[in-house]
Amino acid sequence: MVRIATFNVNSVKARLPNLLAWLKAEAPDVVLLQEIKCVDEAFPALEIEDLGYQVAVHGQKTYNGVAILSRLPLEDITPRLPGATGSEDDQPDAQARYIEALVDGKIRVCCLYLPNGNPISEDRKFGYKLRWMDKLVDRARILLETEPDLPVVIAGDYNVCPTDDDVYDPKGWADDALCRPESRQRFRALLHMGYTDAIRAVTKAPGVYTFWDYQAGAWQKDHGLRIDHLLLNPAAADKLANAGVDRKPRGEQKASDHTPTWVELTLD
DNA sequence: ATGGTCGCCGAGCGA
Repeated sequence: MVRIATFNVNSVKARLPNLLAWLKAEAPDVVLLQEIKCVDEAFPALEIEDLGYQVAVHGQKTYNGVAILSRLPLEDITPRLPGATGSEDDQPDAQARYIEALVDGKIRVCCLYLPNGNPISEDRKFGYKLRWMDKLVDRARILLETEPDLPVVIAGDYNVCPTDDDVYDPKGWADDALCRPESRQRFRALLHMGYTDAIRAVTKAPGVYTFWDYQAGAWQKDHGLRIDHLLLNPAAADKLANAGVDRKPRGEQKASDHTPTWVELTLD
């Protein structure tokens, strides 16, 4: 059994005590982190390695930044979205939002932090998000075509609520970039080409959330959104044993505004 | 309630 979790930590330095406590308590085999908000050199690798994890980081100053933690060997590490360009600031790979790696030679994991996209009136925000999603769809298709028998997990903070069941107030959020049809259409493109939304494969219940804003008592009122997702290619979906959201970290002191989401695959 | 709350870093942006 291999357990893979995704967790937007909203600064790995500010969240280090919470992250270390959660790693000790849950000991997932692989953890995909988003919004580490630091350069590679500032990533607290020693503390995490002490818990038995190997670390692959794609950092950036102040904003964004992603990382993969693994108790199993990592190889084939690619700290960018393959196929995307990044020389200009408006190009999909200009920001540190993607890293992928092969775990123990048997699972490819892709860790992403998709652009938020608000406000939808600004092309440098919403247009950037949609172009970034187009590049992700391209990459997802290439992975299906080139290694269909290798389990692949594409997970992270998608900044997309796939349906109104994933939003506490669908009418209030209808014109937000997280809920717009253009964002949802691109998310569905991933499902239509053969990827499985792991949470939706184990429950059809509405109101499963992974993010609660810091403002206005959103956590206390359960005013949440489901925007952190684990998508499985058919080879991985065949091995799906369970999936869920771990709400406990969101209730701790100094919590991130996101909480971990996980999947278990029956692989040796 | 024309704000609210965090984290970046030391003003205002991003979420």
